[in-house]
Amino acid sequence: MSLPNAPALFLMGPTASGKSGLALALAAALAEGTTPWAGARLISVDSAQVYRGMDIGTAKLPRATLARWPHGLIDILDPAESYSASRFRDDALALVAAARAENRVPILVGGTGLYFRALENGLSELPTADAGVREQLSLQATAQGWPAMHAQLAVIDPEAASKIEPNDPQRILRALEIHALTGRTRSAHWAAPKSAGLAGPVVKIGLLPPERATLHAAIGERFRQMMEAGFLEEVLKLKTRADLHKELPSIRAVGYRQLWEHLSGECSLTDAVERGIIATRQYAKRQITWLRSEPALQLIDPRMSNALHFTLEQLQNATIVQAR
RNA sequence: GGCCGAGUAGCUCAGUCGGUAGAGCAGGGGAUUGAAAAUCCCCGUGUCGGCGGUUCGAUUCCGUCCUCGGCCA
Repeated sequence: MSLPNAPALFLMGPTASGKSGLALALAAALAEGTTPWAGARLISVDSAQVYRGMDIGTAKLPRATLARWPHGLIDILDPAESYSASRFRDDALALVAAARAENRVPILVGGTGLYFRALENGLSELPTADAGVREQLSLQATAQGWPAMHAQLAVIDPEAASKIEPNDPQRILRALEIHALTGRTRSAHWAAPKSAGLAGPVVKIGLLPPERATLHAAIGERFRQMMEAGFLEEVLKLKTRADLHKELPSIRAVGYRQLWEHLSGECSLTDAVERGIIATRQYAKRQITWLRSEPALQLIDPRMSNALHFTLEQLQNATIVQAR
């Protein structure tokens, strides 16, 4: 007789909303032994914190804190490499299973909406990105323009073309890539069954400051703190590497992109900081859009004093429901 | 104090040969299937600096005042 699966906890919210603090408090509370579980396992759901050497700008927890409270899926890649939603799903499923095998609560904390969705619902069976194909398609796009590429897609896969804007390079490229690699259309792949998502109970908590102005103030404040903590030096260190460039997913991250441009002489530092803050606000807005469309999400105010107990209660409830 | 220039959306500015105005950025909403901190879509009423005058009608022309630049004293 095995124990019932520990519920997986999704801790979602925009950047600078206080997710990390709540995650640590929960891990500490679960470690006390007063719950049915033997503690927690923290798993990061963050497309930028996967990169080593990108610490300040991605708002990673301090090294000492991470040593005391290890997080899965932080510092697993070099910035020259690329992660993906698919790899995240695989990695996270394995970590959740490992946590449950120890009767620990997997706490998935982060702000990457697509990763949460890929984990929960699975993904279609699609080919992995292919640098050669992408380069060829990009060259063609440079010569002909994206609307022409979109027209080409409309011939191959009219259904996908109708759902993708003629001006959306990334999705047009991907749809053409899928066809080039498999001979089958994106639509055909999408119509086939998806890979499995996360099984077992899930509790979803969303942290959202009720006033946008509060979030904007926190974002500006935190960006300035990052600058004081040596963010520019961190980017400079990346920039001295010959194998890194501004097209990489890592370097395109919020803040890194803007400081990289400053270091390339494209704008003043003051401008770069200002635009970095703006980019962070816009990123947070997109994250909030994900939150709003998330089913079964319990939204809480980050300033709520009993957020910790509320969340623990939700975990207990999920377990009781499962036991029935 | 004199002369010149500028005052129009949160910001930078365009424009109206007199019929009450529109871009970029910011901001808001949305989409999101191996790059997702990415990529894209939609959203523009504001005493056109104040007060007078001319006019059927003034943000536009005229007068005057205010504010901010610059030059000259």
